[in-house]
Amino acid sequence: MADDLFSKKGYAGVTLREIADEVGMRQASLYYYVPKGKEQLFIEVMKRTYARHREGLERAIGEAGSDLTQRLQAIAAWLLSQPPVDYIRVIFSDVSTLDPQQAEWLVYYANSSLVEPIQTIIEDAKRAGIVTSLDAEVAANGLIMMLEGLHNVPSTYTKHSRLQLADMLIDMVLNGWVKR
Amino acid sequence: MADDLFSKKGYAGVTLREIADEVGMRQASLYYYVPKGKEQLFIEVMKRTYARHREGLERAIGEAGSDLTQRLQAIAAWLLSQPPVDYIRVIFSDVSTLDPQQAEWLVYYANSSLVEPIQTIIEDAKRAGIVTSLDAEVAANGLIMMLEGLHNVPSTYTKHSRLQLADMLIDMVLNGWVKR
DNA sequence: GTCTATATTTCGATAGAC
DNA sequence: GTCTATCGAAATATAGAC
Repeated sequence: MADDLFSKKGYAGVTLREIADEVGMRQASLYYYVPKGKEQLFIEVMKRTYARHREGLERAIGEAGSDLTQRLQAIAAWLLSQPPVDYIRVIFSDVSTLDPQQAEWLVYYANSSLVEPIQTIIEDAKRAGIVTSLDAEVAANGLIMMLEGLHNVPSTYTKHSRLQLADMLIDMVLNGWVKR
Repeated sequence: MADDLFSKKGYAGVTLREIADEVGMRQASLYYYVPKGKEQLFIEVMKRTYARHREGLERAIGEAGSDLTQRLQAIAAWLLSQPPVDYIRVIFSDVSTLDPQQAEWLVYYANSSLVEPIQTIIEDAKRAGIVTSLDAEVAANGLIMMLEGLHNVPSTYTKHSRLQLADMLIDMVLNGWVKR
């Protein structure tokens, strides 16, 4: 899929030929579906990607039951099962020709699709008296950053799988580093 | 600086002309300093970047005294004062023409420059009995991922500054989300 | 709808004057 | 050392046949 290419190699790193090859088309044929070219294709791919993430996250959380730890592990499993989203970087830094207004909208869309579902379950846990009073949005963002960062860990580089690493990170975040 | 460009826009996203402009040169003049072209320039820029990070991290830690929280805050301040490193992504995903052996070496160099200084202070804290038994390498990586992710938060997007966000994340990581 | 062919632009790299 | 000039390759985009 094209989103895989974009998130792996960045906007500038992907050519329309690569994408066309992947779909089994010629490069020029893409312009039938995306008359305005590469940039339009990128935007639509990102929109689809974020929509898929919201869906996937909410489904994963729903299937995980009501336990916070299990919910976070389900979130991690989902994020690791998908190509890295690199959630804002790509939008802001890579596509310099992108219309600023559209860039801002994409950022908002990315945030609501990825952060909100996680933020919600943290607020649930706060309301249930399970977690301390913390900023749920900041917490959700932090978690996403950590988990997305796992995509950058070469699988040969550690003795643990990415999912094991995710579980360790979740445990750290829930219980804290500090001994008491 | 060129490292700013590379870390912001990725290898493919940066042109030699941009870099030359920034240095106040013509594109062709770069070949006097980097006869082997863009790839050589990239590698040398990354090496310098990582070396600067090791230095900066160790200095920040040293100046912060022995308190763990203050040390972590100093680390955050340093990382946020620098352009995002995007620590492994750039190397693995962007430069497809890069010699695999050199890529692997760069990854190792990045790891030892960024992770090791932080890993060390976590192990110090473990030895001092301050933090629980956790995997210091995983913890250090997780912290870096969270803090580096802050570069992606548009400053207009939150009511807190990046440094405040960093302090909140550090507090969360140290004390944990879970109430007890 | 998808193709071939090609125009246009951009980029990395080289040659040679100064 | 830095420049101008330019080449060749690659990428985006367009035109038009089928």
